[in-house]
Amino acid sequence: MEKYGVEVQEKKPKVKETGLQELPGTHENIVLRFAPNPSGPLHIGHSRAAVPNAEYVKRHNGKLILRIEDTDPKRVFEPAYEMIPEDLEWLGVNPDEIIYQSDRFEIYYDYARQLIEKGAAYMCTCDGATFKELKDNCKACPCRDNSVEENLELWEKFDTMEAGEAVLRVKTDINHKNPAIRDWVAMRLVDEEHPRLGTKYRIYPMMNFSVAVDDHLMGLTHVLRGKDHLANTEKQKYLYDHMGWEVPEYIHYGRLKMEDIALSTSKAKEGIENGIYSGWDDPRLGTLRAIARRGIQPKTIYDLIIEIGVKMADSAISWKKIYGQNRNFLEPIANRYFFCEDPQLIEVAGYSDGKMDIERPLHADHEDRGNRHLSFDGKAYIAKSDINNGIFRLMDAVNVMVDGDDVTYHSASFEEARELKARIIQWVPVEENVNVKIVMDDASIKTGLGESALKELKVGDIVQFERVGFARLDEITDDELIFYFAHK
RNA sequence: GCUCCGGUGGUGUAGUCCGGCCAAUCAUUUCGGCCUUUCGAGCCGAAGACUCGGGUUCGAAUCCCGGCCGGAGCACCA
Repeated sequence: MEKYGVEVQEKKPKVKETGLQELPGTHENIVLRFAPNPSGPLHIGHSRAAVPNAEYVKRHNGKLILRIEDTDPKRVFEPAYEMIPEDLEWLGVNPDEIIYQSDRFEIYYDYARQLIEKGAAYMCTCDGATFKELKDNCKACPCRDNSVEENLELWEKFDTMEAGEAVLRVKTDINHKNPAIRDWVAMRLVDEEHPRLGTKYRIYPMMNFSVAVDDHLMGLTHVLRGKDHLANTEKQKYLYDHMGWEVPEYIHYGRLKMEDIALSTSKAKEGIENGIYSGWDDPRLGTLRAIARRGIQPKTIYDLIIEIGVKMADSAISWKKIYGQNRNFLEPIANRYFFCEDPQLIEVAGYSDGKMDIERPLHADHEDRGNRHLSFDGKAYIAKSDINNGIFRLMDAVNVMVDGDDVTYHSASFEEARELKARIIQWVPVEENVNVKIVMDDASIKTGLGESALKELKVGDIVQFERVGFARLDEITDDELIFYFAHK
């Protein structure tokens, strides 16, 4: 086209690395945050919030703040302070800074006072039901007309009141069409011991207040949050207006539904206390630590969340998708071994070739990893479910004919097995083997024998038991290896 | 009930802003085939979707209106 002197106009660039949409607003010096409530370890649902924040920060070289929102002592589970950073590290999310809202009460008090002085907030001594009745009918409560002086006076006395006697409200629009937005609560009294603060404070900020103050003070350029916060965003904007602050970009994403596991943190906690679950990493739970224990790779989760992106539509994650993606990561790293569930001893009648020494590669595509050694001398263990009438090949050893309880020698060569379309099954030597347990994803346990080469594994290694599936070595005891099952 | 938000194959996405290059992308899934050795891995191939009805337009997944379906919020929780 150039020779005609025509400028070829490129279509709008369609370079998109992943499903993550480009961040609106500035890309310079962005500051994002992940702000969990420390009520337990991180759940797969938390990754929906943590991962996009981390990814944007990575792409734009910004700053990521981990802000622990522990302003409701009833909902703080103390070990979560430790667990959350651990879980994030596993996920590959590395905050630049950790902030605890419980360290910042004096700051919140300061801004609360400023709001009162501006006439933008008032002390409300109505009881909840009365206020709701008025609010639902677009009526201001009498306290709304208190003078600044009166409010200040009440604010000073706040600490001496009974819990429930008064709250601090932020003025919005009493005629707002959504009743939820009208004059929301900023501060309330709480008589509950806080794990980090003890009983030092009684005046507690509400989430909407502390979040808005912190987002501003920490210089957040963008706030990513679930669409369940849509109304909260609107509430918080009133606070920004009162204070004359610049509003960050808000991005709301849809709900993440997880197939099968609908377990909330509180349900999980209850189950653990009742002994239904073995702990926060019980394979039935959707916590990141449970997923990790099963050998699901952090990158599987990370990539999946990026793919889902930050759009408003809800999405449902299926285990099939997770397993399928994870298999792609595990396949090259997992070495192959034989495992026989519910092992049955078979003696091959008519076998007379003496002891066979067999070598099999640890991974067919990676010969450099070396071989495992198995020996066969006419006896072996095979999985109970593999005992069916017909001709079978004990993988890499011999072909046998099974008829009821009788197992007889048929032939030796693989070619013959192929010709006969004999099914190839795994087996374990009688002399050399190891007890293996596999904890399945429903917490049931498969018990059996594995080949002795498994003894060289370390905790954390992920293997594939041929025709069984991928599993992660979780524990080595005196007489057995305990694996956690990942997937087929 | 009120307020708000969504709806592309079984699932997750791309495309929607700025209508034509979309008989719609990629992944997973399912099915089939292949493989001197996993009938459950791997490799190859195939299948499968624009919620519905109107409207605007030469032309609609894309814009407008309505229906249907789904979700969220309506706390002195976060």
